[in-house]
Amino acid sequence: MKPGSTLDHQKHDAPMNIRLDPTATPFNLEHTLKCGQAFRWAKHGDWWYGVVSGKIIKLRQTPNKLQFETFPKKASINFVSRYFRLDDDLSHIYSKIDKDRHIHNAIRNLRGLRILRQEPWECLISYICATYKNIPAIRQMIFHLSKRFGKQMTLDNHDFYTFPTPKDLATASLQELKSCKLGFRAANISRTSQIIDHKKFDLEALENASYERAKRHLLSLPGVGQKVADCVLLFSTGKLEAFPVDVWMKRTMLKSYPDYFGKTFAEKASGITSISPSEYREINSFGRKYFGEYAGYAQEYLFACSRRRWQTAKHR
DNA sequence: ACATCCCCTTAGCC
DNA sequence: AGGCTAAGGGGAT
Repeated sequence: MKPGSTLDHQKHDAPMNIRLDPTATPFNLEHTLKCGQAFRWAKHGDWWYGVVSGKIIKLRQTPNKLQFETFPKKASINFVSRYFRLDDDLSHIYSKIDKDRHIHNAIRNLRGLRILRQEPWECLISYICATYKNIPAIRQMIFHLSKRFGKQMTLDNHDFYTFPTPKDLATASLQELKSCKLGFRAANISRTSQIIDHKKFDLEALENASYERAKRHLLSLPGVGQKVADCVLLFSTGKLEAFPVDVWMKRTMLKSYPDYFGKTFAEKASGITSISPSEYREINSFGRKYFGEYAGYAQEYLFACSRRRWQTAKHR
């Protein structure tokens, strides 16, 4: 086929398909994008829209395929497949983490939810923003940052913005950052961006480092503590054993697994609004030991399930 | 309407 | 070591 021919052009504009066999490749786009791991996806009509690697991705799922288009540049099936971790053997992962009725129930409700492979840089900044914020507010901050510092693109009458580069945020003034409603996080975003921009920290190297080494390294960045480090490791560098613990997870874990924690520790499961460093260590190491090498998947299913219960309870 | 609490926490202080 | 506290501002009640 000659480049530039009519057929070639049509092929370029046609949506691409990834075949999904529900038994061999369980996948649920809705669960994956709504569970709270990524903050920049929105549904317009039947389609989900997001920006990854400077491209708008538009996609929807039918019973046995994932249909997508990307703009302005065409992306490969491999690119989408990698982002959604379609190579993860979910059935195998389920068999490894399905240890009791709590996680069993979460898997039953959220079958097909996949951990994403987000870009480390965007994921890092997103979770520094996430410190002590609720999910709608996090989405707001990231939207403001992208609108202020990213490049605008338009598709189907919706505006999108690329995520700012390390240089964009490293050279922004504190005032400009604060105008994105970052609050006290602005200083951490600024310092961390400068470290990344000046090549004092190699985010790409995390992928090939062990969980422990990668985590220790991440903890050296301003605004990155235990929780943020575990989220970056799980959601962007493929460390599936990472087990982030936030207030939701603390409540969920103490409620579902009280026998594994000290009595006084477990008694005050409700009304929890904070986590001490020792509590983080205790819940995190329990989760990692109990669920094993795919503890991160267990975490995300329990997290999403408990949030979903709360969401539905709220509306009655 | 309006106050108050909460939020996928971190870092600095003691 | 580990407990206490402050830190935007929007969402939820």
